[in-house]
Amino acid sequence: MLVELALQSDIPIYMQIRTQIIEDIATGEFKPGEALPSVRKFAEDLGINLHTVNKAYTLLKQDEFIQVHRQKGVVVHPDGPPKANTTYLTQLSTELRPMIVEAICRGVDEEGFF
Amino acid sequence: MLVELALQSDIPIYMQIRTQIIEDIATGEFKPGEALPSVRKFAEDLGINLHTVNKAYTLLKQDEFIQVHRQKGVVVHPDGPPKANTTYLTQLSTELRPMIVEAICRGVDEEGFF
Amino acid sequence: MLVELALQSDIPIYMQIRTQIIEDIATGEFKPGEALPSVRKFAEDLGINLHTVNKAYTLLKQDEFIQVHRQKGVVVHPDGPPKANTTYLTQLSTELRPMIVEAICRGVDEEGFF
Amino acid sequence: MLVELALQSDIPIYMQIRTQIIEDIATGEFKPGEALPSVRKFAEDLGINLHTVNKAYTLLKQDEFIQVHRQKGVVVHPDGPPKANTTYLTQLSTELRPMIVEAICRGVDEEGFF
DNA sequence: GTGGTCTAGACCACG
DNA sequence: GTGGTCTAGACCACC
Repeated sequence: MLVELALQSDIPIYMQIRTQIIEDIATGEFKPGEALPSVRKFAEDLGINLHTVNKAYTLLKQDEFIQVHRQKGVVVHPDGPPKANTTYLTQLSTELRPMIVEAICRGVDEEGFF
Repeated sequence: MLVELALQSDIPIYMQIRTQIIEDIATGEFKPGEALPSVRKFAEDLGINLHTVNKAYTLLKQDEFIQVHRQKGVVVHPDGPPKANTTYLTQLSTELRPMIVEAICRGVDEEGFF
Repeated sequence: MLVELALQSDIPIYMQIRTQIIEDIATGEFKPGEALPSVRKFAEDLGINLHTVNKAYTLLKQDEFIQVHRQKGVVVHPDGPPKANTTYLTQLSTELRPMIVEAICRGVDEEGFF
Repeated sequence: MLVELALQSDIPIYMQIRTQIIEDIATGEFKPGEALPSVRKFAEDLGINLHTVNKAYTLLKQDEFIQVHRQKGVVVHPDGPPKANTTYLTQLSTELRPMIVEAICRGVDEEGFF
């Protein structure tokens, strides 16, 4: 289980959790159908509040990265991660654009991005 | 002068201003040394609070995109936009990484980004 | 016997069972007087907890869709499904109303409902 | 302002709020662009917790019934209520079906629905 | 003053 | 024991 929090970051904790779980799914660390910790256990492990974990799980559930079984707990979505749709691509583009513009403006070349 | 605000956006207004001025500098809309509106006038034009413009200018000054002279007002930095340094690159990478990871995870191919 | 469960659904399993048995009665799949599986066997067939089936049967019995005989087991009510009474109609209306309102609000026309 | 809560209902309070605001929008009680009470004031008026109102607003925002301006507060979406899409219609159908089936089974005729 | 976030603690439905 | 919901109280960013 690989989730590390930067409590002092300005990025909300629930968003950090969401991001890292997506990353773990992307890298295959978490397989489709695999169980995730319960909100209570996860919160305890991370030393944070139950509701914060719950919020991250709720977001992941909305985007169909995970499934929440009310009694059995939380699992990585068995169908794998959701595919990009128009809404997502539009939003991604909107978020990415200012960062790309500033980077180009500051002279970051294409290799610098990766 | 090309700055359009989305008041209902989740992105803070001062950040939108900062972003769009950087974009105007990047596209050559604003040339090095060119004067920008005073805080007061800019705020009035946009119909927003003076402090909000001030905050955007402060950020741009910190990053050396602009210079603020007590008498002459605000000008685009005559040396052109600042070059990327390690701090900036680290931060950019930190912000970009989760977005890239999610995009790949959702099956966005490299052409999709641009 | 036609009952399929969506374990990951937000709808409680006992409610899914209740709903599908009512549907089977409505379509004539289950005839009045016909025997239903015992709680124990049904639970085993579905791979779920015995108490869950029991709860569904209890609800169906309360609404007089089925009869539970200590010896003979569970049968579809010989008089056929219960008629709507005021209590039921009131509750139905209460549940239906917000869904209808939202649907109309979103521009669903009458044909869209069926 | 017309929102009445049934605290003893099994329908979550935040859902009741969501439903009634949609109804007020549908009936024209709330016009597009009109301001809604702040989460704090609304919670106080209703005698409930701030977070419960916030949850209702979050849902309405997700479905684009309302817009949330971080500083200026909450307004009815100026473009009017969102149109039904495939996802919504599928979900509506799934929720409606068991209720319709039971109603027909109980002999409710078409006039009885309205 | 506004909404956003986090914490803490409680009760409930479900299985 | 699980997630869902509600309450209470706090701090922060924004304007």
